[in-house]
Amino acid sequence: MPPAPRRPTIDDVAASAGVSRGTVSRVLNGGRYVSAAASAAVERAVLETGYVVNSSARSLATRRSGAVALVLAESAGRLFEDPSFPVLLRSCTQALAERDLVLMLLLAGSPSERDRVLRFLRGAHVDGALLVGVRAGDPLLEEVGRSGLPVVTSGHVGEPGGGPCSVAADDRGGARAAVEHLRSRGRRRITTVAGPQDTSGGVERLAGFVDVLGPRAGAADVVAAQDWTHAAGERATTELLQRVPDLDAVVAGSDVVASGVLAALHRAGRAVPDDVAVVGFDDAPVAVQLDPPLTTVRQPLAEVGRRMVDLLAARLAGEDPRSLVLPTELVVRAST
Amino acid sequence: MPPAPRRPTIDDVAASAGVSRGTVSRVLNGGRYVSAAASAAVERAVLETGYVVNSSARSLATRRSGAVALVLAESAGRLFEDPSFPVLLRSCTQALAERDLVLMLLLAGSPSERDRVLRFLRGAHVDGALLVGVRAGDPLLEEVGRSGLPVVTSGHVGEPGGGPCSVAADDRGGARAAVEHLRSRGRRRITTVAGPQDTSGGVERLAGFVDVLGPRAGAADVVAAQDWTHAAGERATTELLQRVPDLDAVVAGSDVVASGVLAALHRAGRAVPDDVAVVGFDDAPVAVQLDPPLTTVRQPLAEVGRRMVDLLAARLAGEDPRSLVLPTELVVRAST
DNA sequence: CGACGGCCTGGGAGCGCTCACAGTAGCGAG
DNA sequence: CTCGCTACTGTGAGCGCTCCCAGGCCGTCG
Repeated sequence: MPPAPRRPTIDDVAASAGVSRGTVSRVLNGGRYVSAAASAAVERAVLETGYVVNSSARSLATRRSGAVALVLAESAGRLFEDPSFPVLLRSCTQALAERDLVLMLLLAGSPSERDRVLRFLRGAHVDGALLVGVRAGDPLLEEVGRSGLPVVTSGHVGEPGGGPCSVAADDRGGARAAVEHLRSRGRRRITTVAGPQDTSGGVERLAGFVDVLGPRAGAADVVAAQDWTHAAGERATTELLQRVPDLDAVVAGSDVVASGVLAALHRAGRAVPDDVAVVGFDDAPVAVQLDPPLTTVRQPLAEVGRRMVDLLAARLAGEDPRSLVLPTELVVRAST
Repeated sequence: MPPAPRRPTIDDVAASAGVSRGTVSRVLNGGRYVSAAASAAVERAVLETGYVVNSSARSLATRRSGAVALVLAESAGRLFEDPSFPVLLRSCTQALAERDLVLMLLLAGSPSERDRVLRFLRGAHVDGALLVGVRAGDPLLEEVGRSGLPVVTSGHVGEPGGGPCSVAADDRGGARAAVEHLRSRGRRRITTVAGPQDTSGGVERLAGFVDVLGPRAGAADVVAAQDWTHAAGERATTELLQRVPDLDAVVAGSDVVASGVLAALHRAGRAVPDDVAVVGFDDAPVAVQLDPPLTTVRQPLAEVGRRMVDLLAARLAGEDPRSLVLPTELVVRAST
């Protein structure tokens, strides 16, 4: 192997361009106070030498890394099975790329992972953090906050006004819309297979359900799925059917849960939507593929990601933006 | 705001522990040649000052970043819709974390994204790269290679032996097993809705199909889906049914495609498996949720991710490991 | 004609760390 | 008693960049 051709440094470029290090740096960083001649010479030298700035050196000098952490607080399994997650991940990554930031993915499910993440965040690896899957009151929230890093979370955390900066979809309002839609369709015995109650989405959507039907609904008509999965939805529905044999509508905690609801209803010989109407949540790809295609509450997931990045960028710029709640939208299909 | 309490540096720790910078550094890095007393004093001082090493400074000095890029070469949409992707992403992230490496996610779908990625890889941000979704002959492959960075790819790229280090599942063998299974079940008119032919998986799986049925199969019995989606599978199946009305088996390019195949067959009034047997590919979560539950070829996706990291770690350690092909496994369910 | 201010440039001083090297102490062997 | 060896410690010299300041050059104004 040849003796590892040393990567060109800024001094090599300076020498090749016949200017000083300082001038090269100025050109590289949007150069104010640089003559056209010097600028051109540097551009040429950069091309000629194949120079690329060394990010570590730059970070050390500027105390900026150009990277942002995406911290996944929920247990890894749960988040990675959720069809929403890829959408969020993608929109965050793209929005960051547009700002010339890069995304570092960190898992913070287990306690040991959380320790690692915390240490990592304190190590000046990243300029800020995006938190996904934290629940209100999660100690991670405070611990990350104590690192002094700008943070933006997704979902509903803390009371409005206080707490960290966050972006959420209007889960509660969406659930209300779903129930009202079912009522307007003449449904009388409306039930719900809610999402897991240790997630902010699960709680908020159930709250919207109760908003419309009153707390009395909590008694028999509510079953919470253990997970955001098909299997959990199916299991919960079976239980629900035993408790409320005369139900004529089910609000599912998510589309994936709804797919389990449909399966259980099918097995129980109930026709959808003739005997039972079903509403999902998310408008995941699976919604249109189900039989019948699913009425659902669309979440603007891509926009959540984009806005999270917007807010984080604002915080990096020293501003103090307000948390956001984005509207959801009922999409009516054949299941209601 | 208080005057930003300067983060403690290694010198602060040294002063607090009453030793020199060098000794602190030695303790921090697994310290050979450090007395127990000094070691203890440093540990204490680290705790007391709340010191965390500054990664930029360390990277600058060591020329190691502790980060690895995960480059997504396929157009972002395609990859993010694929249920396999989260599994791969998760296993890579976890495996990297176990080695104290962190994952940076980079999108390289569009040409401009590719440029950004290449510049990034040359900028000493990362110690190595994992490439996902590249096709054989993709120029990105060579360009990344030219950056001099250790690289491991997923899927089949280049000829065995040559080319970059890669980890792939035995797509071709799996497809052969699927066809032979259908034959052993007495199916006579076996067709395929292959995956998109501009992906390595799509090509390999079709090749396995042809291996068993002979090149003659290429004529009428093969339709390639435009994408790895439900909709594309449905469309392709409709076309296939027109061309081969008497088909009695379909090998789908993936489970998601198979879900489209099932939908189209259902709509055409064909019973599964009585009239037509269907085999999927991947053993994605959706496979068991379909009606009927899908016979499929399981891909050891989590292991692919883990092995990719293993190989990359080996390359980082200066070794030159061989590419890997992991076995696939037929999972028989009710659709055949 | 000198003072002044706007452009532009060069170079020193860090950023916080690791690494190589020089140097000290302690101890057994010769 | 000296030598040499091992165990440990401190220090200087970077790693490659940005920031800041001093200074040169020019044109303009009093």
